Amino acid sequence: MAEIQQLADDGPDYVLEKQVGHLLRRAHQRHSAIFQDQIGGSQVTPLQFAALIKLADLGEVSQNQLGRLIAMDAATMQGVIKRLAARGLIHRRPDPDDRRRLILSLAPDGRRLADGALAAAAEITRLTLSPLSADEQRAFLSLLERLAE
Amino acid sequence: MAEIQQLADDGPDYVLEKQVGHLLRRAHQRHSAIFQDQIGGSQVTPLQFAALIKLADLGEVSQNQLGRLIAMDAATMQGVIKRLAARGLIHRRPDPDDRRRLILSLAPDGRRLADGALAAAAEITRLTLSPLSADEQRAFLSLLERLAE
DNA sequence: ACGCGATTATTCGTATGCGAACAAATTTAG
DNA sequence: CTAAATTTGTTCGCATACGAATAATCGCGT
Repeated sequence: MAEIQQLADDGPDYVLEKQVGHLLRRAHQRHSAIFQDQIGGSQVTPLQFAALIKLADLGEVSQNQLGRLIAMDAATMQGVIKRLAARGLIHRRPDPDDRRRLILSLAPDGRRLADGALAAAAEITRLTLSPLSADEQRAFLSLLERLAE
Repeated sequence: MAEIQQLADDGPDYVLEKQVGHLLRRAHQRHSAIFQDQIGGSQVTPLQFAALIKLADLGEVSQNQLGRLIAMDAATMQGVIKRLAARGLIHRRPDPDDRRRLILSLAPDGRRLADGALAAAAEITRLTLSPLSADEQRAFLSLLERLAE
């Protein structure tokens, strides 16, 4: 009896809203929106921010090296670096020891921007994780880290 | 002496690799790569797949309605739908009751493609979550769901 | 020394992703 | 009932993303 009802109107067994891929995309979407809200004014995107922060930490690296460190495709890197250099936030100079490489470094404006954005970073993380309790946040980050290759 | 070393070379207190945003991006990146590996041959992207599956479930919806259901911007929707329609995977017809709306529905080729992709979906999910145990997978999905708005 | 494979950066093409501005149509408020 | 607000779809501009192809260079083995 109940079985017949269920067979007749079961709905799809594949529920998009429960799929990891969809949820990862939405969570990332939500984080980007929060980032935009908090940092948007200073005109820097999440990827550009990552590049600036990493550069501030390392001092000098080649373009591809930096790309690997922030998990960015060489082709994508091209565009990101070009835009940052066009705005005078980073410097590019050829590596004398390896003429294939471009050595990147932070320009003063880039350092200022990175410092400013860094101040907002804690709040961005806080807001992103705010639906979870402190314990849940730790658990989530630990699991997520293992899914991020 | 070791202490002096540590004080002198402390590293940044902001570690990019531990940030939710970065981890979400990398996890999503990894999932996309797995999707590409498993479904790539049938020429459909994660977003296109989501649109097809939702359409298969609902039968007919307007473009913006479908967009809201799969968390896709109206502007982005435009491009996705245009490409699906150009390949003959979906049909578009004006809504007689509301002349602003475009009613979308699955074409036979679209249904075939959706069915094929659906078969691979379980494996994609399995591979994406494979670094975690069954218990961890359940916990992760439950937490992730709450971070996806 | 030389030659061949790997690495680096670039370019092209395609596909999201979204803010902003718009025109047409619909709904709602006064 | 009409003017204002909202909704729908479109277009533009900018910014990821990444596979594939290419040219220049490097490094390693023989």
